[in-house]
This record gives sequence, C-alpha cells and structure tokens, in this order.
Amino acid sequence: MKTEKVSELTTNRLSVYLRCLNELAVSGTETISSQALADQFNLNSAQIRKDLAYFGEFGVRGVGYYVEDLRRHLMNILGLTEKRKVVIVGLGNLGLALANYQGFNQDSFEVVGLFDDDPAKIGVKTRIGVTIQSTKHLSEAIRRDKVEIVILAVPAIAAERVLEEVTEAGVRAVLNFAPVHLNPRPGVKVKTVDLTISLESLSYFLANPGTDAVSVDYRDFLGREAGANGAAR
Amino acid sequence: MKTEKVSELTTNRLSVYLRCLNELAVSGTETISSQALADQFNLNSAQIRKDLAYFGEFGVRGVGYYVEDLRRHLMNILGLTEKRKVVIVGLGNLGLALANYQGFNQDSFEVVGLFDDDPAKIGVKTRIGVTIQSTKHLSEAIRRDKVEIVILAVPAIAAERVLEEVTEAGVRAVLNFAPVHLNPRPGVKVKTVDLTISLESLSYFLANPGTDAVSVDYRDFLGREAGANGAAR
DNA sequence: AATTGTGAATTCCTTCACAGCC
DNA sequence: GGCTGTGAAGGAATTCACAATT
Repeated sequence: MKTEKVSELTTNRLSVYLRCLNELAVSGTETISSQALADQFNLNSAQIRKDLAYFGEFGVRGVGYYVEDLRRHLMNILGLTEKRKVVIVGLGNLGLALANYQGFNQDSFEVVGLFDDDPAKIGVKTRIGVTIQSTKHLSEAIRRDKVEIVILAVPAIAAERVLEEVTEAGVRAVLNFAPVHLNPRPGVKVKTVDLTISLESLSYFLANPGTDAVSVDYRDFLGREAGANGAAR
Repeated sequence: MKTEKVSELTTNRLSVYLRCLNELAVSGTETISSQALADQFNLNSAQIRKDLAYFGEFGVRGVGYYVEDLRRHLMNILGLTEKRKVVIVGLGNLGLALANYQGFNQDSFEVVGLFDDDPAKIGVKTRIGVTIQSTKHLSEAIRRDKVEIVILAVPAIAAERVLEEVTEAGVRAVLNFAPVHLNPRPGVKVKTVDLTISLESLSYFLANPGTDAVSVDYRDFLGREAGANGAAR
C-alpha cells in the first residue's frame, strides 16, 4: 500500500474491474487471477496488479483474488458503500433520459431532485416519481438535502453559471453533459461527457482509415485540466 | 507534416480546438495564437502546436493561426465536410433522447434510422420525424442507406450481438452507450461512453478528498484496448 | 517583437521479468 | 506450479526551450 497519488486512469479501471467482479460473484466464481481478468478487457495482467497494489495487497499468491473480497475492497475504495445524493439540472431530452435511467447503481446513487428553469416543465413528475422544480430552489435544496453530485444537462451557455451556483452551495462533484469546457474551482471535480467529441472522433477514424493505431476505447479526451486541487499547470 | 501515427488524445483535442474556432469565427476574430487558444482549456501552447503539426504547418510565425483557415483545415482532418449517416439502435430513455438531441453537428451527422425490437415502439415517430423500425430491417437499412455510424443504446446484454450484426453489414464506427466492454473486429472502431464509470469516478473523488491530483476532465477511462487495426496486444 | 515548429528533457503510464509466497 | 507484488525497463504524452520565420 502506497501513498502516491493514483491516476484517474487507474481508478476508472477499478470501476471496470468492479463491474466484472459483480458478474463473477453472481455466477458464483470464487477466485480470479489477474491474467483471467486482464483477458476480459485486453489489458496487461501487471497493470491490474499494479492498479490494485496502490490500495493494498488483496491477492493470494498461487491463487489469485477472492472475488467477494476484492469486490468489497473496490466498493470501499470507490466510495460506493454510501449512497450519494444526486440532482439533475436541465430536463431537456438528455436530462429527462438520465432522470429515468435505471442503469446507475441504485445502491450508491440516488436522484433526489430535478431542476429546470422552463416554467412549462416545473411540476412535471417523472417516471421515477421525482417532480421537476424551479432552479430558484436549487441552492437551497442542495444545502438542505446534502447533495453531493450534480448532473449538468443544461445548454452550453448556461453550464458555467450553474456550475458556479452549485459550487457555491457546496457541491464538489459534477458530471457535465454540456459541450463546453468548464473550469471548476479548486476542490471541485468536473467530469465532462462530450458527445460531439465522441462522434467527431469516429468521423476522424472514418476519414483516415488505417491512420488509426490501437484504439483506446476507454482513454479519451483532451489533456490535463485545472482541477480538484486547483493546481492548474 | 509527418506520417507518424496520431494519438486519439490529439484528435480529441482537435475537436475541442475546432469548437473554439467556430466561436471565434462567429465573433469575427481573425487570428489566434497557440497561447491564447491554450489559455481557454488550461493546456500548454506547445501541445496545441504539436497537435497541429502532425497534419501540416498551418500557422504563421509572429502572427499565429488564421481562424477561418485553421477551422477549415480541422474540419477536413476530422472528416466533417461530408455528412455521415447515423442510425440509433435501442430507443429506451437514452436512445430516444439521443434521437431528439439537437446538439450534434447537423451538417456532419444525419440520423437516418431508429431501430428497436420492442413491438410497442415500432412505428412511433420521434420529434425529428424519424420512425422507429424493427431491428429485423437493421442490416438491410445499413446496406441500402450506406450508414457509417451506429449508436448503440441497447441493454448491455444485447450490445455484443448488435455490434456483430452491424459490423457484418459494413459499419466501421460505433458509439456505444451500453455499460459493457466490446471487442470490435479489426478495422472497426468502438467508442464507449460509460456513465457508470463517470459517476463512480466522482464517487472516488468524494470518498478520497485530497488524494486527487490535477483532474483530467477530458482524459478518461481505462487503458489500451483491442482496436481498429486489430493489433490487440 | 511575436509566435511558430520542433529537438531535447521530462513526466507519466505500461509492460517486462522475476523474486517471493502459497 | 501458479500467481501475486514490484523494481526496472520501455514507451508514450507533455512540456521546455530555442532556433527559425514573418
């Protein structure tokens, strides 16, 4: 167990391992080797061992990793044992889809509020039974309900402003779907999902056949950014 | 201008630069320096110059880059001067949202078909005026309409099978929203958007305050994968 | 004077290879 | 024998720093 900083590439892979372990647990598999796990994702087994070694010695030499044990460790590391409250701001197509999406781990994330500034939408109840409120009440609700994560599904033009507002209200983690670069304050983490970049990346590939090296499906997007610790640059 | 392979990190940044140049063009700015561009994204100016240098010498020393000129070059490099046909498979919450999403560059991408295997959905017309068809007709439509990009918004369990089918029908680029690792055949590129990983990454950050180094908003997900050139490992 | 384009230096990430343990 | 954990090697991406150019 080290105290070095852990790269986000590593923690993202932990999520992938966890998903796989969940399936293995369901199927009743007791142990798995780093090699067997690596085969599932075209990864190198040493990488998996290194990723895990940042957090402890979870394996047993000659045996591999106990599925249930490693699963619990990863849940802990990723902070998935607590249920985190989430609000969605912007209930357009995407925001509504996310509000009704069942794919999130329901044990770890709970959508407790939906906010939009379109009067026509306020009061509408979504399938999961949450009512859309005016953004007027956003800050208040975040403070009251101890919301930890905000999903931004607003137009690009509004994203910066809402980020500012929810930061002010104490939110430290934002999942941003607006196609815009956001500069969070120190201590705040923004993760952007940019569909335009994804599509254009496919377009580049189609336009430049063969140019492509080994594709890096899970390692995406532009370089270093200002970030959580504020140490931009 | 070199002939080395260009990393996807580079091409993703080109998308970001292009978006910025579009805004600059609208605002009437004539030239921009790599430094000024870099400031917008907390990037290093040398990185921008290097990224561009893979494709040519677009700048003018002492001046910078002509906005319109560079914009056109980037559009060409990214293959955005042709309109590419897209179909969406899986019209659940997310698929429907994407079908109605106006955010894609309408000049470069056109949604020409929607496919689902739920009989209740077949025949439904979306807001953008495209009717949902049975997946029975998927391969046929791809071949007939020369579809180049498939957006996969099906459940994880079905993703592999649909990928196989559309690959067989000639599609070489897939944007995958199913939370599952896909192994495309050589020559096929899959780009996965995994909301679970994104959320869990935020959860990790919340659970490990301070552990976080400079956040890397645009550089996401797990390491190397089998890919377009088939040179997995 | 300003800014590009790029070799060299640096930093970061991945893979190798093997000692150590079960 | 099989598999982990890890130091060392290798490779990739970023940043520095400066010569070249307008």
